[in-house]
Amino acid sequence: MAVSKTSAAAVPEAYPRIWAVVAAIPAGSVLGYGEVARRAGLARRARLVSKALNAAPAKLKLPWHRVLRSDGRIAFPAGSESFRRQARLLEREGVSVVNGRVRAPRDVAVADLDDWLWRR
DNA sequence: AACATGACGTATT
DNA sequence: TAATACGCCATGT
Repeated sequence: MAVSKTSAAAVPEAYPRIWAVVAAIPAGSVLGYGEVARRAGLARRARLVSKALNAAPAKLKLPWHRVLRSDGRIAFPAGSESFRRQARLLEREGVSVVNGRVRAPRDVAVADLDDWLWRR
C-alpha cells in the first residue's frame, strides 16, 4: 500500500493526550491551558492545548469549558458567543464567573488546590 | 527565511 | 488588579 510518509498525521500525536487530560478534569474544577499541557507531558505548549480543543471531535463531549487562562479568565473575547457559553456551563457546575473571571469556589478538593492558585 | 497570528504564560511596573 | 512587554510554540503566508 502506498502510504505517503511525507505528510504528518492529520491529528497531531499530542492531541489524544491533551483530550485525555481535559476529560479528566472533574466537574466544578478548572485548569489552566498551561497546566493541561504540563499534565499531558507538553510543557510550554499551552497554545497547542487551545488548538487541540478546537479540533476535538464533538463526539468526545469534552468539558472544554473547564479550561481557562492562567489568571482564571475565560480565553474567548468578552461577550462573544463562546465566552457566554463557557461562563454558562461553568455556572451550571457551581463555578462562579464574574466579569469573565472565575472566582474562588466555596470548597475545593485538596487535590485540586494547586489548580485554584491563581496568584492573588 | 521573515512575518503574522493565536481558546497562552510570566515578569515587571 | 490592570496594563504592557516579551517569551514560547505551531501554523500559515
